[in-house]
Amino acid sequence: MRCTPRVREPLTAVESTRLAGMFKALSEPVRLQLFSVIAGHAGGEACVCDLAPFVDVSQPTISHHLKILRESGLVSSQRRGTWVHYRVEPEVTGDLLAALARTVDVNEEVAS
Amino acid sequence: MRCTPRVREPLTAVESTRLAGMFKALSEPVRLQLFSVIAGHAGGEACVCDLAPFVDVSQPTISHHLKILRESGLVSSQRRGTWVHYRVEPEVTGDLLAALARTVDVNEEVAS
DNA sequence: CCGGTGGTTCGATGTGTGTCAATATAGATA
DNA sequence: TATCTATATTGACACACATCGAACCACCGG
Repeated sequence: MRCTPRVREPLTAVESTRLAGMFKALSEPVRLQLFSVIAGHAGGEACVCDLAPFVDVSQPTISHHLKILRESGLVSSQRRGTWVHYRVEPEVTGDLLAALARTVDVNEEVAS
Repeated sequence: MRCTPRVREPLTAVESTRLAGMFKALSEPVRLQLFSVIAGHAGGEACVCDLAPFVDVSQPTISHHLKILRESGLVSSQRRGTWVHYRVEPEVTGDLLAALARTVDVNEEVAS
């Protein structure tokens, strides 16, 4: 009962699960904003005290969201003396970007 | 108490909310897979009967996920006779891709 | 070994979400 | 109208999640 021809293999269940995990990390406004603040700092790196002014939630909540970003692999953290620095992981974010582009870019062919 | 210089303006709360809504639509493995199946069909379009074989959930659950994808703006639907066709929205998906690339690509400068 | 500051973890609470069975709607066909 | 197929909606349930205050841990300066 197939209505339209398939042009490209869809994501497998395993791939979908992995990518969806990253999208989920970015699916919360506070978290996405924290991520963009980190990415917007020199070297893609910022300490927690730099993040707090940008979001309107309590400090434990910030820490909670940072943990989720960390567990998604999109950022990593490192303690340097008193402060903890968070840094975007270029390889992982690049993977996500590439996968999304690959999934979507069939439309470019159509648009041409 | 700023530790690192800021290089680019982060997303505003409003932008974050809008983008996070789209990431949320893609943050569920079944939903992401449905999206990739739609995008992988000719013209970025597929009918529901084409999607069902790819995911292992009940028909109401598929319908539920398609509704969420539709409400996110990433896809639209159109009834043609007996079947309902879902189609990716190139402008919206392009926006999402561009926003993610813009947020992340500070790392390219670092990598160079 | 203090006291203070930066961050994290814990516990509790209200809200959101994925899933299915049952039911409903919309179009085709007879 | 009656019926069949394709999809959507509803209702219920279990589980996940965002949030906060309180308690806790790690480092630093006396």
